[in-house]
Amino acid sequence: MTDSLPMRSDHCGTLSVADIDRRVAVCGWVARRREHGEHLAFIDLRDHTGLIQCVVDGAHVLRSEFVVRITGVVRARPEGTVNPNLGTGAVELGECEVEILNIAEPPPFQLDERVEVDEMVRLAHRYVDLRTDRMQRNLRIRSKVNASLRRAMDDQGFVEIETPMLIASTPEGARDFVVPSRLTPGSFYALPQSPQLFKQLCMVGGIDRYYQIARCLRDEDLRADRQFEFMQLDTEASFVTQEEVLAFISVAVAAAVREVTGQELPEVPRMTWHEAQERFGSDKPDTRFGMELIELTPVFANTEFNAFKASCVKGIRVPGGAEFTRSRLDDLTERAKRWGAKGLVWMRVRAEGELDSPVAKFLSPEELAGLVATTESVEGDLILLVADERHAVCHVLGLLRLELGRPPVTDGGLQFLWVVDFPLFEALDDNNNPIPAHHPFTMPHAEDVELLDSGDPRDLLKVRSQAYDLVLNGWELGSGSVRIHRGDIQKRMFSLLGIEAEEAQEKFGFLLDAFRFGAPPHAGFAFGIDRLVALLAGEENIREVIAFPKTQSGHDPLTHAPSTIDAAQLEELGLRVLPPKKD
RNA sequence: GGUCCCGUGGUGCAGUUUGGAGUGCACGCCGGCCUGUCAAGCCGGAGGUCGCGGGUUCAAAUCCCGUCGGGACCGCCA
Repeated sequence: MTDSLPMRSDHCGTLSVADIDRRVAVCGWVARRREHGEHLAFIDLRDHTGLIQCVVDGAHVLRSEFVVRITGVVRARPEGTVNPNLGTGAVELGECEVEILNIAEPPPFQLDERVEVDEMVRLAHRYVDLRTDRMQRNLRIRSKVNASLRRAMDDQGFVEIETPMLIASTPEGARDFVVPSRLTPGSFYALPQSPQLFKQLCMVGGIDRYYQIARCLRDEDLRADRQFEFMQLDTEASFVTQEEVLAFISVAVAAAVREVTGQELPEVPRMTWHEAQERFGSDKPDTRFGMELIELTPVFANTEFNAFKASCVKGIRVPGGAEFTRSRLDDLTERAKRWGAKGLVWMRVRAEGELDSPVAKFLSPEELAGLVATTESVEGDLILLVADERHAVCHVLGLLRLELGRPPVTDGGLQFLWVVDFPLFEALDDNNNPIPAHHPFTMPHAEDVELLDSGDPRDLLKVRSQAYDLVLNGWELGSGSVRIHRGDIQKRMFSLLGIEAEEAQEKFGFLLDAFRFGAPPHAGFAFGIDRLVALLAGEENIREVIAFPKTQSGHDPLTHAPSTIDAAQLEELGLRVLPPKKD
């Protein structure tokens, strides 16, 4: 550095005609070089802002991904050489002096976006992968989302509080990650699945409005939308109702959407859990497309067809699906069976409402006509029908609907949805004890409280809770509830769940104790930031918006975690490792 | 725990159905030529345990069995 400029005076992607005649210093990586003999070469220099073409006198010593500092004068490109595909395409850097700050081996894969490189290769060299436009863009979107969420919560009077990462394990919910205690051998901390209990303690502590961008950990199988560790905007507020929670979360989400897209989020529509199940066969409906579940039970109420003598018959209409080949239909039938259906009935709609189906001959003319009328089918459609218990029918058709109709992640815009009035219990176990749909601190709906004492276990399944989910394009972004803040209701709940007082005290004693010392009414919500960012970035997979994610089997190809630890570490922790299982 | 898909020079693919010499394409890499390119161009070159192991066969990238790795989904994720 022999010139008077700083190491870097400008960023590559920001130079424009406004900078013409300025002498600048830019730093970055060699993205591409184009040599034209001994005395002319073009270097595309890249930093996080973009590319700038540098005209240099011979580039034979420069290679891809070398780290260089180039000083030069910004000038307009000669006529006819402007590149409209490049942000800085109207200018270039001339009279260049090149300083090699570091050499680099050829990258293990190509950094341009023309080919989709195998994700293992990318993850094994994530530090190179992060240089791509895609990862730069995604991580910067993520940073903006975090900042806008913080601002939105601060502006609404929320206090950011950090809760511990090393906590007591509770047996409920997901599988815990555990950490052995050195000072208390044989004892373990758990890493938090969420700050749930601590944020409720904050409410007892008079914090009034709490939030945290919190890391949560769950040792469950990974998916496109699930990693072991993930980030949530976690919130809780005192002296509020469900309405106020939906409102302040909507403000935060709208702030993130505005920050990334520049668009104002319209008011988020609502749907009851029951309606979501009936119309979409899911508690997280993807409302970007139709193909809704159609109620057909009345059409087949008096049917002679054995397969339709069920408590529920529903169908979906697949526009244009009459073209499906027999093998495609067989494949769908197989899938439906794997998802729990007894079978799948398909009908191709021909001209004038005639139905082409192996089972058409078992149905009466009235039933066939009713089917066409109710589904509003037209020639060329395919009707898929499932008959079974209501829950199974909705579940299978909901999955079929997604399989056949779900648009690509970048299509259909951002369709947010509040799903409200979740049931308090999702089913009864073998002892007729209800299984909670949410956690056991969820407040039942005020109008349904009397059902808790009816004595009929089936009535329990009708009890709605003050629990609500936020859904975006068919992904569950997050969920929340109004909590039980009174000891007497909480005891009643534990008793319904078949949890003895002693057991409750052992598992949640500190929370129950706290509730004896003046717990305010409170409610909260938490939603997954990885999922929100992925959908805002147009990514199918949250790994694309996480700097250093893990593979589906929980491995990190970069650091090779998880790894063994040496005998001395085990000894110190009082641990012994069993030999691997040989099935 | 289960179902399905994928694995071929550094990268992305084709080749596998119907077995016949590691065959092909594009990018990248190395060398040469080239004074306005921008996915530069032209010429030349190097680079392979066809994931791994076993089987069938005169012969296996190709067929069979097993296994490892990756991915999508069901279960699971209060």
